[in-house]
Amino acid sequence: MADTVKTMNMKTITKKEALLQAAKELFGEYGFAETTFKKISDRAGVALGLLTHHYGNKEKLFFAAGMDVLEHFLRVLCSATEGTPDGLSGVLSFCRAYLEFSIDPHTNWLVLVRCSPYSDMKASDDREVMLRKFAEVHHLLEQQLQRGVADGTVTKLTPSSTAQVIVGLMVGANRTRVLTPYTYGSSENFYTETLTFVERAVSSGTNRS
Amino acid sequence: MADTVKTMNMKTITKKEALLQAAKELFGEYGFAETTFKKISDRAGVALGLLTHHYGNKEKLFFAAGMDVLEHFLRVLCSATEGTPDGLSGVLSFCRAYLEFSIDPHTNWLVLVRCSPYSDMKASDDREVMLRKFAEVHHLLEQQLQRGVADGTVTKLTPSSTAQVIVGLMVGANRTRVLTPYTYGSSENFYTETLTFVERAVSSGTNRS
Amino acid sequence: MADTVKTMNMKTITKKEALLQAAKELFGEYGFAETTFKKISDRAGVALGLLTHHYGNKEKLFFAAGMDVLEHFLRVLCSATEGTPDGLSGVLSFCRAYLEFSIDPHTNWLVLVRCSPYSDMKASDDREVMLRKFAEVHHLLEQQLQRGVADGTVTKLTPSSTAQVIVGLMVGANRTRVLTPYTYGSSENFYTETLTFVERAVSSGTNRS
Amino acid sequence: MADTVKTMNMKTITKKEALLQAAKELFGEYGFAETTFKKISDRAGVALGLLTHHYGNKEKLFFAAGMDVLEHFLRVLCSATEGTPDGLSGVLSFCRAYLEFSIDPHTNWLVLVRCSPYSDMKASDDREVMLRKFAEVHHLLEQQLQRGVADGTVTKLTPSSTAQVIVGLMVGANRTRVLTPYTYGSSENFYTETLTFVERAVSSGTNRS
DNA sequence: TATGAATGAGATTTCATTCAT
DNA sequence: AATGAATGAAATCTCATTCAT
Repeated sequence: MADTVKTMNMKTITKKEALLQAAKELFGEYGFAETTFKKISDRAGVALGLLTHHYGNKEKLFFAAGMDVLEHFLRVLCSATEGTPDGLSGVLSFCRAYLEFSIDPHTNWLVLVRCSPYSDMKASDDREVMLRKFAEVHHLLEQQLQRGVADGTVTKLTPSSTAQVIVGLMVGANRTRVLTPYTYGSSENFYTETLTFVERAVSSGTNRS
Repeated sequence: MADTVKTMNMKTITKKEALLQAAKELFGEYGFAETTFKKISDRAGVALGLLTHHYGNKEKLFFAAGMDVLEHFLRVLCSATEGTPDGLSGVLSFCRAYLEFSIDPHTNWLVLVRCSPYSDMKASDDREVMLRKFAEVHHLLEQQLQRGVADGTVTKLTPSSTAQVIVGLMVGANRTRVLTPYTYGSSENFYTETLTFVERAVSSGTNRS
Repeated sequence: MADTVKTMNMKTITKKEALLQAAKELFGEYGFAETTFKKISDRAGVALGLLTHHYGNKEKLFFAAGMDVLEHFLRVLCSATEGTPDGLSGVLSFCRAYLEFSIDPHTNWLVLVRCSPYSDMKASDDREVMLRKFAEVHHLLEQQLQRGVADGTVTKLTPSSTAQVIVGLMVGANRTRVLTPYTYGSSENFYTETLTFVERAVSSGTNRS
Repeated sequence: MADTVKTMNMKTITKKEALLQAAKELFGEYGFAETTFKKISDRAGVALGLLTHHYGNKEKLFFAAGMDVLEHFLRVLCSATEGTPDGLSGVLSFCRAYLEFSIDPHTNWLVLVRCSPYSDMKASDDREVMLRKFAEVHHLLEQQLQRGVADGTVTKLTPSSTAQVIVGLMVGANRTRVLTPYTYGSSENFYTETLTFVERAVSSGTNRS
């Protein structure tokens, strides 16, 4: 049976899980190249060799770390859009959940920024898998836009390409927010502003009055 | 007198310039960590030792490459906004120039994506300098928004934070566009869509009718 | 009671035997250094830990694999020389059996080539044991030569050193045959040629006429 | 200009040459797997990194070491057969030179035994090149056999396949001689015996009387 | 007997940087 | 200014062996 280690919260996890956790933190903090086997195994409190034993090599661990966060992310976005009264609020709820997830330090969002197909991923098979998962994010938003167009809360627009623009906006907002030391005003405000911006851009104006 | 090398277009440039050119290409293609001195000097057709001789070390070369592209970028944005009839068209012209610059392969835009303060840059002094240059981009857009609010072509909004949102949108659109193999429709359409989106979000509606 | 595994021929063998079989194949194919515990246990379909459990360590397994083949080899050579009418045919029968054994893929001859004292074996005790077994091969041939000299079918020669030369020839023929991709003519011919060569070199000429 | 080191004989050679020399010695002594970068650079008195700098990687150095010895070997065989009075003495001179080369400690013959295509070489391109060089050895002997058949000093036989058998005999004799600690009689005698064996097998008997 | 997670020493390889020429 | 040999620290990855279950 596998040995276990304790996290800071006294939760008991296997060494394999401890490695993944450490990897998520470090890849997010330092990026792929600057994160070394030594740093990871040290932080996980685990022998160096376990890394390749459990994950094969550094790239695969990187991928596993990214996928773990991405899957969590998708689950959060799904439950955020479920149960919204109409398309427009579905869209806005999606955006709010996106931005909140990205600033929550416990989600290890940063590793996704580093490891996403937008970035340095090499292994094309894994890249493929990750792109498909990312496409689900896109699709989720597209559904809400379609719904909004149908129920009249969203202005007439092409759902698929608008979804792409909005996801682009989220990505950009994030990079601006997460990676920039300078903030022009608080992040609270910045995200509120971003949501307002999206609402102005897609709302049909029906429920403003 | 410095020796010179010939580029593919038969232009004569100094070896120092050849190194910078090769660096821009390679850092853009492979990122900082994957770009080696050997790759750079090989592509430039120049001795390895010249690299440290002219640029000191790898970080400084990375910075020089990024700054070179950023300065070019700023000049292009400036001339794009100059001479526009009103604030709204200034804003849209800015966005159009931004997106066009980013897809032109000759601009080596990618190195900026990699080297920007949004990304892996370490050396804090250089980071400082580059952030200030990036702030000029932001400021340029903010001016156009202010002008638009004043001349009535732009809806009432906070120019500084809206500028930030729009720049975020540009960044995100770019990442989506430049680094993703999948395109949901052509990039032509995607950029047009992005511009429409911005217009919808900031226009006062005055000249829609 | 030991668990068992099934080979491809549906034969039931113990896990210990499965390990030895896999070891013979892999050491023959890849040599000592390139054959890992993992490869062996994978091919045998058996847990990694059983290897040290049953065989102590890698060197000992290597030795066990070599000895297994060598003992089989000796039995085959013995029965090939038994019952031959005279010394010369004993010698030729020995050579024919040697060459046939070496090209039969089921004998795992290759592991002997790799593991023989002609090659990389370290552990001096085992080396000693194996050398003695190899000396029996030599001795077997020497006996046939002596017999041939006595019965007049073999020309006057020193049996011990001629035996050494002939064994050398077998070794060389094998290496040429087994490990070279290029064949100058078929292997059938090459071995026939080798046998003719031996006959020319040792025959007294009595039965040529 | 390249730095130099001094060998034990006070000869001045470049560090690149010193590496090759150390490699020839160590690969011959320990084989490929047991020879480490550290051992090589230590014996050469040179920094570890120079190995990959000059030779790319371990395999390529292995190949370079083997080729160096093989080329020397071919030159020696050529001059041994040149100027022989007839085919039979050409053949015997070839064999004598072969065996002498193989026991001269200064020729680093052993590395050829380890690195030859008879053995563990991986890289198929290099393998190809080396096989072609080995074929030249074969061809040299074949020419002498042909010449012998023509001038009547060699019995009627197929030169190409007999050449292969004789080369096989040389290879086998070598392995027996070089790698076995036990000698059944002195090596002097063994080689003389081997030559007598060859003579008996190919001579037409013309000059025996 | 059987399993496979765990360990860590050691191997190969990379590469920024130095420096003699 | 120009060259590329030289260095060695550090990174990734391998793997025989141990051991708790």
